[in-house]
Amino acid sequence: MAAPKLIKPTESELEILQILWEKGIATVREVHERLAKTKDVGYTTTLKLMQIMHEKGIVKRDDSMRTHIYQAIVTKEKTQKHLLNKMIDSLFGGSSTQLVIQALGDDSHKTSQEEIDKIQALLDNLKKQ
Amino acid sequence: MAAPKLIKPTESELEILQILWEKGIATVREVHERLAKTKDVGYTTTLKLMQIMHEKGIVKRDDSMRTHIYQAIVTKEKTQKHLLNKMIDSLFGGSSTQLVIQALGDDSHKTSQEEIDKIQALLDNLKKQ
DNA sequence: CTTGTCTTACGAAATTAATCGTATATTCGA
DNA sequence: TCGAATATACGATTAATTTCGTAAGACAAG
Repeated sequence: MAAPKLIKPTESELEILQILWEKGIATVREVHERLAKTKDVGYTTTLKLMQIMHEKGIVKRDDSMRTHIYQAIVTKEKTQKHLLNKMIDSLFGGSSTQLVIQALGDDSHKTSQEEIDKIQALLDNLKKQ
Repeated sequence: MAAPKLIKPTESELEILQILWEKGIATVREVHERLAKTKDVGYTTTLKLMQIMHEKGIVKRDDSMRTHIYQAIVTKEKTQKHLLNKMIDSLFGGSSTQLVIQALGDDSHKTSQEEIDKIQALLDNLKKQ
């Protein structure tokens, strides 16, 4: 049952959430097929994880049919924000700017021209306050 | 001994690394005193963790004296970059821009005027390439 | 109906992380 | 010198996470 207050998905749970966020709804089988592409894991492992996530209130499910249908309860945005904040506090001394600088200066995820424009627009907006 | 290849500090190890990064070098006692300010934990727990970090090659130590002196091997920047990349890939679909937007738009870590300027300067620089 | 396949449920093993008690050694001050 | 305080080492326990084997029920094809 569900008290989705504190969002602290484990690493494996996060992998499953990814898939659920993308698909919207999915069966265990579908999630597992996807996971199995990049990971060597058994079906019942995926099943168990999703059952645990259900107990924790991270996902909900429609079990009116034999094959249950799962859906994320926590939103991608909330989870991103939550984990980002944790990282800012624990690794960047509370300074989101430091994090931004690291992220922008990173070679392995290069930033395109239009993305830069997008961020600049956002900054201009922040400035106007 | 030490192969500091894959940096994946646990949560507790990260707390200790914070302190080591700040202090440069420190004894177990010093690290523990600091930890104990915000956390209820026993001395030997801190000791054990730092010993494990030593085995893993995350920290080095001078044990020529009775009281060993510890120092981080992995740098703060490398660790930040590594964990940031992991987060970008696992949570932001590989888009550092998405992460930046989330970080800047976050209320709990507000961005000051001069910080905005700093980021804008950085962006201008990126643009020139 | 019977058999093979797919489903969930359940429990427990395996793994990793975190905690601390106790033993032993060293140091320092009374 | 002797005892208290402090240090490391080590092992054991607990807790959280991940893994999977097995059972039992549903379903579909023959």
